[in-house]
Amino acid sequence: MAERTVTLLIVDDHPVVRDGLRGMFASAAGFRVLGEAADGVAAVLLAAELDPDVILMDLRMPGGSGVDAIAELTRRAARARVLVLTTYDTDADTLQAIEAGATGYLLKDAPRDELFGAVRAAAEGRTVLSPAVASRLVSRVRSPGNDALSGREREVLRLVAKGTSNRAIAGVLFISEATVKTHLTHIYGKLGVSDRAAAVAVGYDRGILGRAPAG
Amino acid sequence: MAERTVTLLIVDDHPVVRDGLRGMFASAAGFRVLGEAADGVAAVLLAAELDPDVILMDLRMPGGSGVDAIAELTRRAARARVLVLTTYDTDADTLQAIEAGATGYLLKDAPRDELFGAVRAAAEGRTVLSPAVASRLVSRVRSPGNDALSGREREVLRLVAKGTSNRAIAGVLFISEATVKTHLTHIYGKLGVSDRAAAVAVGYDRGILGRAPAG
DNA sequence: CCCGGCATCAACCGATCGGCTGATGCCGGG
DNA sequence: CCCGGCATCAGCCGATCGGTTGATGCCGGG
Repeated sequence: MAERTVTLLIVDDHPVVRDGLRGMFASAAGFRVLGEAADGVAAVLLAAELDPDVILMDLRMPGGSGVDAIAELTRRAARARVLVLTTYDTDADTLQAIEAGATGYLLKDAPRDELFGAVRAAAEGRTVLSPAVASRLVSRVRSPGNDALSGREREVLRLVAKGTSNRAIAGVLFISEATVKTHLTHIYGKLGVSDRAAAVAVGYDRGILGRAPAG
Repeated sequence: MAERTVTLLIVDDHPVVRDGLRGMFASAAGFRVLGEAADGVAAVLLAAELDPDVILMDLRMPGGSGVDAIAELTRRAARARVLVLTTYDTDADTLQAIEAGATGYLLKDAPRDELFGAVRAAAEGRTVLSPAVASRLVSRVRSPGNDALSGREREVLRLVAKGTSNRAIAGVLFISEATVKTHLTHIYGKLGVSDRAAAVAVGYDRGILGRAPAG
C-alpha cells in the first residue's frame, strides 16, 4: 500500500515554490507530479484534465483564491484530495479551506518527511493537520461559532477600518445607525474587544481584514 | 563577464523554498549554491565560512530576523551582497532591509529569469529592486519622512490598537491626555486618516503594526 | 411548538473623541 | 540667529461612540 504511486498537481503562484515542490517529490519514491498551475482557475481545469490523486494548493493567489478553487473542485465532485500548503494559518483561512472541502492543511515550513506523509495520507482520504491548525480547530469545536463574524458584521468591520462613521455606514448599507451599533456590539463581543480600533486590530490579526501578498 | 560563476548562499526557513531555489540555480548556468541556512544567525556564520558572492535572504524567520542578519553582515564588512527575496514588500520591511545594507530586494513571485538577472546584478554590486519596491522608494525620496511615525507616535498607535482610551494611554505613558491627542493628530495626518480605527488599519497595511508568520 | 442565529430598529445618556485654538522647550542643522 | 522636528501641555465644544434598555421578524433545526 505504501508502494502505490501518488499522483500530484501543484498549485502555487510562486515559481520558486512550484520548483521546490516538484524537486522534492521527484527525489522521493512513490510520487509523480502530473502538472502545475499558478492560480485557482487553472488548477480546476488541470484537475479535470489530469485527474491527480492529490492537489497541493496554496490559498492566496491572484485571480481567484484557493478557497474558491477548493469549493469548485468539491462542487464538481473531483476525485482529487486537496492538501492546503500555505504560509499562513489564520483563522479565516483555515476554516474556509476546510469548509470548502480540503482534506488537509499544512504550513510551508513543514519538513519534507511530514509533507510526504501528509500527501500519502491525503491520497487515502485521511485528514492531516499541522499541530497549530489542529489546535485551533479543537478550540473552535469547543466553542463553535463564537467568534466567527457574520457576513453583515464583516461588511461593517471593513467600513469601520476605512474610517467610516456609524452614521455613514448606515447610509452605505441602507440601515439605521442603531443597527450599525448593534452589529458593532456583536463584533466587539465576538472579537473580545471594546472599541472599533481594537476590533480592526484583531480583524487584521485573524485575517478577517487585509490581505497579504500571495504566500 | 556574464560567464563568471556566481556563488550563492540561500537563507530561508522553508525547506520548500530552499529546495526550489537550489533546483533553479542548479538548472541554470553560471551559478553555484555553496550552502543553505534556515535562520539569520546560521546565515551569518555560513557567510563567514563559505564567503559567497550573493546571499539570497528572506526577511522573516524565527530566531533572529533577516534585517538583523543583514545588519550583522554589514557590520562585519562581509564581501557578500545581500539580495532580499521575500513574500512581502511592506514599507517597514523594505526600508529596514535597505538601510541595513541589502543590495537588492525582490518578491518571491519574480519569474526565474528576473531572479537570475538580479543575482548577477547583485554580485556586481548593482542595486535591483522589484517595480513595486522601486516605486515605493521613489515616493519616499520625494517626501522623505512625511509619513514615518516617530517612536512616540508608534507607541501611541500600538496602545490604540489594543483598545486603550486616550486617557488610559496618558496614564501608561506618563503624559497628559492633551499630549496623547496631539500625537494622534499627527498620526492621522501622516497616515492620511481621520480616526483611530482607520489609523490601525493603515498601521497594519504598512507593517507598522502586527507581524505575519514567517514568509 | 421552542430555540438560536441573523438582521433590523428605537431611545437615553455619560464618556470619549477629534478639530481647533493656542502655547513652551530642546536639539540639531544651516 | 532661524527653522524644523519632536515632545509636551491647555481649554472649548460639537459630534460620535458605546453601554444599556428594550423590541420585531424570518429561517432552519430539533
